[in-house]
Amino acid sequence: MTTDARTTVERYDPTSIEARWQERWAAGGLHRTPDHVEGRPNWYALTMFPYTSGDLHVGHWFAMAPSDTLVRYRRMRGHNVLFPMGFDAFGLPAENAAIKGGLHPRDWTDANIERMRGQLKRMGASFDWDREVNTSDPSYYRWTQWWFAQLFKNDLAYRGEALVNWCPSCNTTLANEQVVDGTCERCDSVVEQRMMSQWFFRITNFAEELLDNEGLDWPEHVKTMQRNWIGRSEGVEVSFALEQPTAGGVDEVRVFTTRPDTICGVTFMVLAPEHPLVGALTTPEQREAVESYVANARRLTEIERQSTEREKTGVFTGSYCTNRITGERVQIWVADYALATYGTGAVMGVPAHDQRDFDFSRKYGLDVRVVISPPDWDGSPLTEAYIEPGLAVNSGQFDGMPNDEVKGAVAAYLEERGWGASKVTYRLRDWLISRQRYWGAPIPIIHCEQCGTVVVPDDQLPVELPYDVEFRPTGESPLALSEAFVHTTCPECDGPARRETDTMDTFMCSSWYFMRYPDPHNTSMPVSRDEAETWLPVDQYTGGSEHATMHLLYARFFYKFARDIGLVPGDEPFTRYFSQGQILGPDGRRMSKSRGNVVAPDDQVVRWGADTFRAYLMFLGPWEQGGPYDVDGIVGVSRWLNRLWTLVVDPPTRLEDPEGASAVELRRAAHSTLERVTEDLERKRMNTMVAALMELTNALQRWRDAGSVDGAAWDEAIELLLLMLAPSCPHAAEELWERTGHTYSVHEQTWPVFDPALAAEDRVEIAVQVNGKVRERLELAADADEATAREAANALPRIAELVEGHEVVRVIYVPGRLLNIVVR
RNA sequence: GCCGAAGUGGCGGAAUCGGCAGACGCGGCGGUCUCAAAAACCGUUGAGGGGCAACCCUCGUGUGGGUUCGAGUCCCACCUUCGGCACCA
Repeated sequence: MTTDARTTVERYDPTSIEARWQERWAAGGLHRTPDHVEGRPNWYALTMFPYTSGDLHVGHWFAMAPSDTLVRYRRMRGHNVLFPMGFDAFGLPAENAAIKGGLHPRDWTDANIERMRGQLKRMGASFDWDREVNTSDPSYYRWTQWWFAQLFKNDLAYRGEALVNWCPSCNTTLANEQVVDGTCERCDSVVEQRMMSQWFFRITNFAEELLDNEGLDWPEHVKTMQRNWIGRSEGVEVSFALEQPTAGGVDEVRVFTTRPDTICGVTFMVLAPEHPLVGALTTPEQREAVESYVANARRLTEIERQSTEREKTGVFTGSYCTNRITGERVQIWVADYALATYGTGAVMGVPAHDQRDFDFSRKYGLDVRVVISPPDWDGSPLTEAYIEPGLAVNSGQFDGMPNDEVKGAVAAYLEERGWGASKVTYRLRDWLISRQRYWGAPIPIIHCEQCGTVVVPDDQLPVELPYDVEFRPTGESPLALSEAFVHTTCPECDGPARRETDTMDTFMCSSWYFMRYPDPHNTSMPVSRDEAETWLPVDQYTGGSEHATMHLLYARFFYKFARDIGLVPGDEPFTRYFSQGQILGPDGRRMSKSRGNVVAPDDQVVRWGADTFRAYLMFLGPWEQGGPYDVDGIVGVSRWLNRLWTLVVDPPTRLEDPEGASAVELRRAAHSTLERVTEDLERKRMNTMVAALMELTNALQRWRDAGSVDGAAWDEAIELLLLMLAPSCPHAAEELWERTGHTYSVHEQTWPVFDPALAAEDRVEIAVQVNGKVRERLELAADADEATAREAANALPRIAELVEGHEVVRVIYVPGRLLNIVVR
């Protein structure tokens, strides 16, 4: 051992190494991405941009460090990789900071971006900063407004009514997040639901196409979540005649049902509390009860209302309608388990064949009429709803038919008479994009008394956010208080007009940002067709699983629309998608300041270095799962890089090996590691990739300490190790690459190819089992056949003893794995 | 509640196809070096039991069943935790 000598060897000092290389890479423009490089196919790798909350947290690094590693690997595999970064900069927290801390959202956001950009640079990620986007910059949101205008011109934007959370004391709308247990987080007042006129996008026009995600190389569970979110249902929309037409002349109630086969079993009708007919159908005697019920329902969230555990409640309106098929009179109730946002906002109550309806009928003493017969049913009352298939009964002309056939027959019957029609309904709702807030992109609409609703012409974009605004809560967007902003002239008639004062949902900004990176400085289009063809669609998108439905559906919707207006190629924005897990605090819970379990990434970088921190985040566990961040575990990665460093700067004393065994073993170790690491990178298994590098380091260290190794094999192994290290620990790899006499830069090298012949083991150990229990181990040639294995096993005394006196019924041989002798 | 995912040593995790459970690391224990400590390095470490010992036996992948020569892996039922549920992003 040469421990003493080694203590004098230069120690690994990540801080100085990392700063030096980051400077050199930036100065040389190593990460600038040209549109085309001869012989290198383009690859667009994108990781979700951060919201400008103030500080980069460990979760951001958990997304970006592995992404950067894969990008560097892909470059070494010969691709010209676009790997951009930007900032999702509009949103509620900036406005909250303004109200609470007196900082203007613009200043708060800009300062945060400045800090976060610095933090991102310190992690050594190879972003092309020349393409940075900032969604709150007029040069960006000008195009967000352009998208709105395009959607408007294509009849995909419309105005409609929707409920918002309303705090009567603050006199303002509230985000769901600001409502805590039904009260305002600021003043504790009870939050109301208020109907407001808002802008929507017709994303439901694209429901069918969004549903078709079969061909995407995405995780199956994400595709499943999206399909379930869209929630396609086939059924029938059917009208029930009102006994008394309303004062407004409405004479029917429409319901959507997926079970038209049970229509003869309808014993009541349920309207959602927000259903437009509730007021008109409520009789004077019932008015008080209904109004108080509706007021109460507005305090509940949809999640609470949809709970099947909760006791069903409702109130009779006093009105009746007629089931046209049976001619029967049916009570109309209001109940909060009917949702205004799904179907028609009204449902038919069939207690015999729907559990919710069954529970409801029990509570309020409503009839239960069986119309699908359970097997061997004797006509006795049901104890729960029967939802399985069966034959129709009590259904007049449909009696005796299997219920599946009744569905079609009822639909046809209704259609013939004009009482209803087959219909496909989606759970997906149109996208509400209006926000009564300041810090967002203004909706580019002008309201003119003469011309009505007029979209701002492209050449007048952007509609800029005024800096000088008050945040007095008035119930309108703070923009409404800015006279200079509101008063304008109509682009069509030049008459006086008012600007729309709502801003857009920040999801809009993030629905198209990936189309901007290919052409970030274009002033005449969000992206030119040429640049779109060059880079789109994104080859690999990576982001948190919390975005699996909303953001990814919105982005897909935007892309399909972009295709329809001829902006981009293909049908889908993200060819591949990777859903990374969430990093938790050391206590296994979500990191939050109030829990005091936040780990500051900057502290980790200062203490251990960016390479160590990057590698540790990958080593922690599977990338797609995330998990707790254990502050103590990082020392293992630090020790590893230290040992690796020492291995290179203090190589074996004798680079010769007369017997030659070390050459074979070293090459086998290096090439089998290369095989594993390559495979792991291809499959994004970052944790086992790091483990494989550790194992190779440990093996090399054993050889080094043995004192004498084959020089050529050693050099080859070190070279391979550094090339494999380059994607995950770019600074250390670059430094050691230089120190081993190679030319700049390790990141411009070609990924090595492993030699299967060198990697292969020639002898393997297999398990010898008797009746499935391992009793012995056996070393065999890797290509040994079953007869050889059986013979060798029988020669083992323990095996012979266990088999002795028993009949061998079966022998299973799995080459390279095991031999199982089954005896009786 | 609904949709999706995950449960493996003291801890994070590994185990392409159903084939030796616990790779790699943290922590612990023992040791080297040191006046001492830290750092570094070496050895050891699933639980229980047996043996002077080399070793051997039993149990063990959230719970309960099942399929199979063989189950962490497949099937059925359940429990717990996490993500999302449309104005946090």
